[in-house]
Amino acid sequence: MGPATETATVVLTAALDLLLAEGAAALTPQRLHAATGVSRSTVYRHWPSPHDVLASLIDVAPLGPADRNGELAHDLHAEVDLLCDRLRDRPVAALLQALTAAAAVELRHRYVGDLLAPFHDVLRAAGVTTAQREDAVAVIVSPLLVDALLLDRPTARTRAHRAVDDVTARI
Amino acid sequence: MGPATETATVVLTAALDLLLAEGAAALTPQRLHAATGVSRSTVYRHWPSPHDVLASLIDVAPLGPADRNGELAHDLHAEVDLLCDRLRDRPVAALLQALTAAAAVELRHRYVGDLLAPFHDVLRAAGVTTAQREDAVAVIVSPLLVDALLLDRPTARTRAHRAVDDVTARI
DNA sequence: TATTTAGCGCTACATTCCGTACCGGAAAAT
DNA sequence: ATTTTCCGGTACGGAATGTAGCGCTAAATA
Repeated sequence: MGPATETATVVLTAALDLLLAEGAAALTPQRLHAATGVSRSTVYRHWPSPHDVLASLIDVAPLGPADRNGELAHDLHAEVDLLCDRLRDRPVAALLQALTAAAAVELRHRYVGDLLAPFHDVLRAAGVTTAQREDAVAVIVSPLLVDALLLDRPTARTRAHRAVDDVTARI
Repeated sequence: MGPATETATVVLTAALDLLLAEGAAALTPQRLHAATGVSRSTVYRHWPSPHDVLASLIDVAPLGPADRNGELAHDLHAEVDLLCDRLRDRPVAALLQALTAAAAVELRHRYVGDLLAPFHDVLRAAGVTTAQREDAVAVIVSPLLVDALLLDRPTARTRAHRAVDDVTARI
């Protein structure tokens, strides 16, 4: 699903720069053309709508799971660390912010789902019930997302680790 | 700080409709003119940049505190209920989503701060230390915000109330 | 009552971007 | 050798932008 040709990668890296510097509104064919020298026609051919650019940006950096060893507490801590690293990396936070536009509902749900999936996996593998899983993921992950998206401050890593301890102690 | 004249209220109510229906990108002078009949020049006079429209929308519906009685648990529960009601009300959720564009950092911080302020007030009045306050607010409020703006699902009211119980028991 | 001021509508203008279509060349695959 | 794929260039009508200027009306002021 990655970029098939060379020009696609050129445009997408420029798109990421634009996204970081000026937000999703800057991801326009004209701007991408001006930033890369790639012809405007070509930009349209690859991404007929600005929506498609965001979709491609998501595909470029897929989200794999962390290193796990099967123990619930360890695996949750590992996932927390990985998520914090990703959110500290501006691209992931910027993508989340960009997807928080009313227009991009489907993409947003997909991306957020991918971010949360590892936590659900770990908890499910530990035999935690669905309801408890929802609560646990909400308590652990939500503050991290709010920090990154709304408050633009470094994610509260230690707080999230405390939340993991609380959750595992309760189960 | 509200609208000084009649036409301002007309435009702002139309702006809110547009925001709900199509997102912040629809808050353009042309659209506001087409939706209200108010002259395009007038729209520019009132709000030279789209940014200013969002700022006015925030001012129109200020956020007051809930009914409190001085008891920590009661007041927190009251604030949770009020916040859930506001997030269920589409305008507040839509405004939050709109402000989560990279361009509107200052406005976003102000608005989120206003949303969180009542919780901080209640906890501070109860003599909770700053560090504990941050944790408490994060645990209680973050899941509500994530539900409203990333997952587009009704806010998990009962979960938030459980979080309040946990927090108050711990203090 | 006369006069200033504030607010709004209308028109015009240059500029920019949009989305689409079409053509031609170069390079790679067949 | 020939087809296919990918890209750049140009052109086009349409729409929105941001700015400027003019005139009207109603309200505040003298």
